Amino acid sequence: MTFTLTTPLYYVNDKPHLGSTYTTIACDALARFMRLQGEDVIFITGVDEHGQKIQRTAESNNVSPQEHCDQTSIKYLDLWKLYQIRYDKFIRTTSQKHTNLVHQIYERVKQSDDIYMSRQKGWYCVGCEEYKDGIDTKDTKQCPIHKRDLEWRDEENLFFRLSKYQTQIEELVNTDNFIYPRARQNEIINFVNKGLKDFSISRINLTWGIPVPDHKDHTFYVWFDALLGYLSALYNKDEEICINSIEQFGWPASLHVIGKDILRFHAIYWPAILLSANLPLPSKLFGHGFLTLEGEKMGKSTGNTIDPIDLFSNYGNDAIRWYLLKDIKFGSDGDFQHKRFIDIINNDLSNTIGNLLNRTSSMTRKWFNNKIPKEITQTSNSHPIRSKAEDTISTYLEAIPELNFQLAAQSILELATFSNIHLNEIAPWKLIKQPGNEENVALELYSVLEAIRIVGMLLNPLVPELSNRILSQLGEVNPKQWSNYLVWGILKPGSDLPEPNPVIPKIE
RNA sequence: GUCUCGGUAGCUCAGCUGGUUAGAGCGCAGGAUUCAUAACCCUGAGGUCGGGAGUUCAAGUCUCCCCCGAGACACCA
Repeated sequence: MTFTLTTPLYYVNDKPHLGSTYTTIACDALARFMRLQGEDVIFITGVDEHGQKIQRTAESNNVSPQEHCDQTSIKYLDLWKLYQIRYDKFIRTTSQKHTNLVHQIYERVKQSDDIYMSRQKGWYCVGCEEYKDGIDTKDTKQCPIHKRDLEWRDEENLFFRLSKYQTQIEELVNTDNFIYPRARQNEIINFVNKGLKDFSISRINLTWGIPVPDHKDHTFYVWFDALLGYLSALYNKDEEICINSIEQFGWPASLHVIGKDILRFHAIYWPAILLSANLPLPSKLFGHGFLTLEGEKMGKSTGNTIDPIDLFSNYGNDAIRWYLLKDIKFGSDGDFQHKRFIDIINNDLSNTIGNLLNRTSSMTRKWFNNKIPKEITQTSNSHPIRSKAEDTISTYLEAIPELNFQLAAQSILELATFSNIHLNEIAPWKLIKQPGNEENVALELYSVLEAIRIVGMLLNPLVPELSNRILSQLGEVNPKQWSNYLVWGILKPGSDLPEPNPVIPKIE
């Protein structure tokens, strides 16, 4: 059983922004977690490269659409490298295997008798690139957004028989545990209850797209192209493309993580297409929120943007990942604030966690000959830090599969704070001055070091580099899997404890 | 216009089926301490829980009305 999860396929109209980075980091954290839990993970990301907007952007940059896509896709790949995103599959919708797959799905859907030719008529806004509803009754035929005159269009399109799947989709969207967060499920249910209408899956006059095999002047429209990338991503080579084998390659997806704006297409169109093609459905959708910057909507027009590359060069991977995952509830909208960012990193990572490691390691080295002290087993079994650590682990293990990164992060932090408080309370630096306390101090320091080891391990999916640095300062390495390591008492008494260095520097 | 979700300390938010003096983190002020990354720890100030009316012995928590914000209402990658 594989755990297949996807990010959206990002539209390469422009270079990647913080929003896509956020989504991808969250998926990466989940994927890393699942791998550590021993799951067979397929983490899919990629880019959506077709459509008029891209064609037009390419034209205005005086390059071919393909060149534009090549250039922009590389920016995504480079960015994911920077942020150490460990995806397993990266799909480009301009790839040959994707075209092959789209053609095969089209055949299947046609065989289900779900494709027909009809005419799309209506008032069309060139700015929005869409037909506007409810215009007929108005006197002025203008786009409410662009305030421009609408064009009457009457064009031939292929349609997909969505209406046929009304009952099945109704059932699906009412299923518990399919749409997350729950608040968004209602919106989808209401939408479906109003009755599903067939939708068009092809365009004419749009050359930058996948050609429809039996209609030379048609190309596939976005929802019969981009969504199918989740399938084509699974194959390694063009020759492998054969829908019958898709389940061997990891379909169905366990989870699609998407922005809240495209939830409907994933909750309705996508399952319907899969049903029509006789393929299993994904088990879960998660529509996350959007980021604002200093309280304002991000946008090129307002100049209120933040470049993930700049952010990276200023603060590094760990800081950004921690801030996004810990301070913003996944699923809700969030606000990126510089001051808060700096406060959070310094407090959580440098002071609470980093300093805990530093102070404990220093004490231990000083009084125990640069080695992990020995633990006195009978008393350590009931040590308060041990039970706190075990609580932390179980909270964490429940939180991450729910994509509650915030709770997971907080629970780690609580363990670190608990350990800090404990140190202050027992004050080993006083105890050690009185003779006869050595064994007691050894036990206390061992317990705190164990807590730090567990903190370091739990940090791994969220902030992998920091996690590695913490463990290596304990003389440990991150295991490939957690099963035998997420338990108390792994540190070996008598083994060397390296000299501590600040594991994460303070900002400013 | 209809519907959904929010409006709780300076900031970001927790507060389950109504029940003792409304919580956390950050920020701010003071204190204590020296093992440590001027870190850690303790204490404190600060809220008429958007506004109004109602139900109830009792409402941040239920009902109604109003104000503000975000979103959905089909082809918005």
